[in-house]
Amino acid sequence: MAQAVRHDSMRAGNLAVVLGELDRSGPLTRAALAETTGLTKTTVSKLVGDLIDAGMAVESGAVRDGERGRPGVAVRLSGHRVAALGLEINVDYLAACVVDLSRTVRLIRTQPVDNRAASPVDVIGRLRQLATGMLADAAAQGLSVAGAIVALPGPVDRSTGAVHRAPNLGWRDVTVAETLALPLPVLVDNEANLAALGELWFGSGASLGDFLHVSGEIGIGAGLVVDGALFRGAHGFAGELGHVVVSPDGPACRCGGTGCLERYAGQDALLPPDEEITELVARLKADEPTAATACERAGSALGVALTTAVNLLDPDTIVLGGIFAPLFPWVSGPAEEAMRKRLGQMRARVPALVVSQVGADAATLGAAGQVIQRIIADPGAFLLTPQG
Amino acid sequence: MAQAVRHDSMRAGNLAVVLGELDRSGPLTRAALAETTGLTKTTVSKLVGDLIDAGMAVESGAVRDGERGRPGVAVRLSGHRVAALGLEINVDYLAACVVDLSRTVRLIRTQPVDNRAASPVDVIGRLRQLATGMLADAAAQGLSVAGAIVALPGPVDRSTGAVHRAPNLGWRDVTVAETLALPLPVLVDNEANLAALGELWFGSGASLGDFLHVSGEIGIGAGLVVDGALFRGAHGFAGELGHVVVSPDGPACRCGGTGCLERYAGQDALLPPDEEITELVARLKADEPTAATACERAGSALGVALTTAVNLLDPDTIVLGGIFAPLFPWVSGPAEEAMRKRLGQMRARVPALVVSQVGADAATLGAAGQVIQRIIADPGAFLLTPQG
DNA sequence: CGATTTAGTCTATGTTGTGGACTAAATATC
DNA sequence: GATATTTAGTCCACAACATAGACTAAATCG
Repeated sequence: MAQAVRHDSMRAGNLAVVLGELDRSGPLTRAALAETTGLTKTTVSKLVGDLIDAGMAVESGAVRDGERGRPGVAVRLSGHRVAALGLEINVDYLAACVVDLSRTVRLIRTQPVDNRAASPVDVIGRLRQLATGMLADAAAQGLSVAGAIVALPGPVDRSTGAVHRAPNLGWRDVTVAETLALPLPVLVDNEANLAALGELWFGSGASLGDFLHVSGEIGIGAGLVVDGALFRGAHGFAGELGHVVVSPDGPACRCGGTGCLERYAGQDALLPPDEEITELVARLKADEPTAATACERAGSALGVALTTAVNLLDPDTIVLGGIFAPLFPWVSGPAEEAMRKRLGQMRARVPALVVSQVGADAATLGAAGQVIQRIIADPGAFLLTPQG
Repeated sequence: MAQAVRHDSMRAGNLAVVLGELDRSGPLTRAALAETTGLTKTTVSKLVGDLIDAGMAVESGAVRDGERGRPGVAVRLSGHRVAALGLEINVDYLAACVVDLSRTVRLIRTQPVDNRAASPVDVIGRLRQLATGMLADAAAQGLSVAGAIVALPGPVDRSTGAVHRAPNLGWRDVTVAETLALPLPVLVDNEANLAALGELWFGSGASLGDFLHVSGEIGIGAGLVVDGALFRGAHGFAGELGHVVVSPDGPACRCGGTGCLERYAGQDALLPPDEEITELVARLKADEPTAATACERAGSALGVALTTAVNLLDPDTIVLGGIFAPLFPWVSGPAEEAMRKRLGQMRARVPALVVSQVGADAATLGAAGQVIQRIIADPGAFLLTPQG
């Protein structure tokens, strides 16, 4: 629902419009900003002045675009002061990154740990250590970190910062945000969702328009980005691609159903126990026939599930990430064929399958990027942030 | 993307907030409006005054809620001046309705015609006649009709008002809005989408929260309502439930795929050629076994498709409309069982299946309701509407 | 019947954006 | 090379809107 506009929120809103425009359309002169936003030059000048004072924008040289008239001064988003912390807890590693306002990755660190063997409190304590170190390093670079988001492998309650159930970690009802107790605002979100946003901001996302990001891990999740924002459904559980029914009479799945995509294309279906993805890729490169048929089976099951996803979600492009990124050359063909056969007649264009550009850090980067997104969407709230 | 707020759009925005609040939360005093919107009493009084002058709101008696203090004057949305026209072109009928700002149905008329036998121009001409009559009757009631939306059975281009392909009508690239040439703004939209909105505003929708509305006809479409708005996907083709893959090796479908839901639960799969729905219902009520097994088969296929839809779209409730409404007692059991079996372990709550409250007029009413929605979302644009 | 409480209006005020005049700095034209 | 033209950006008087608090109105409570 729309909020009432008051005098101060009008100003905050316009700051956000200007900053958002700078974010989307790169360096712009004040005059160009005035034209695209519909505000007057006077107003834009005042707003830009405030953003520069807040360290969120800088002037960066004159613009001489060949036309006549006084050249404008380019203004662009600046990352020199404001930054965000992205964190991730996963089955076998912890990760953290610091990203500045211009979405430049300033710091990124991954720490392999077996989190299944440790208690939630120990894992979160270790993450606190990692985060605290990052915050100190960020402060040394003159960055003020405005907030953090933690990526978790399971459905989360974003309002309380708790994860209700993370089967792969063996966690139940862990209040992650509270336990982490960092000296800045901390939110949590689902890993698959954040990976989609990571692709949006740090991969090929910007050029993709609306896309569905498939993150294949032990489970298979998906995140739909429409209009630069995540589609979450009514309870935030949308995009559970792994349990889309591929064949109603297929093998039983741990979810209680039968014939779910996960049973055909999840990590456990593709890899023999204790084999790593890299080993499978090696076998595929060596043209080993059993590996190839396994991928083909997974690919065509994925194609069936994606056909259904396209019918229901209508994405423009489909990005394959997680384990499907290294397997892309072997999986995408059968998947694309299934989709073309089933969708070709109904749609003018079958969504293209592309490979993720981000890799394992997608969720961590997406977490930091989401904080940045919130700052850009409401810079007024951060204008007075103490300079860390 | 957020728009810049200027002085006039601030006012327009606040008018919309007040009117929207009146729409959602029934009659309210100015004081209550001030509290919920966060605006001051002064501002609310001025805005309410403008709305009353525009004929969009009225005072309706004192509110004496037992507490002490001066009683407030209830203000509520008024339908006495502003209204909208909903139109529908379907395979075997035309329909039109006039709905006023308070979403009261003022006029509704259905005209059975075989539109497959006629040319698009003839069909649209006939619709123009129907619409013109409705507009005259509305004017006689003192209503000013602000705009119209036409519901069409196929994917539409909402920006041009054209329908690209309506297979059930045999239409290709018909510029409906332009050809209709009514003396007011005309938009077009997809029938399944509008039916979902019809359920939202004229059925049980208001109490449902987020829901997926399934409209079973010859094809099977679905519309997802999240947060009071339709989810449309990247190109506006989201919700094609009919071509969700139920069984990858199933019978061939006219879409080119195999095992689509439509082949198990579409009208052609449920009814012998030339049988009407009412006849099938009669046979079901007479406990005819072949009819019962047909519905059971359709129901469990629907359950599989809905399981997938729940995994991807995460609705709160599922509303069965179209032919599934009269068949609800025979279809919902098997569908619900399939969903419970497949979703029960993963989700705290399996979405409830409920029957549509609107019936055949859902899309027509949804079309008019959508116009009303646009007026409420931006009353400023309609304040100067000539009083028809 | 007076005190209290709540609704709504009125008036002076403050914040914000506006519009046009103005200065600055480039290219185009002669 | 001087002048006209064009565009960028700032300045200033002004207008639009919401605000805060005083004020009036109309009820209940004691």
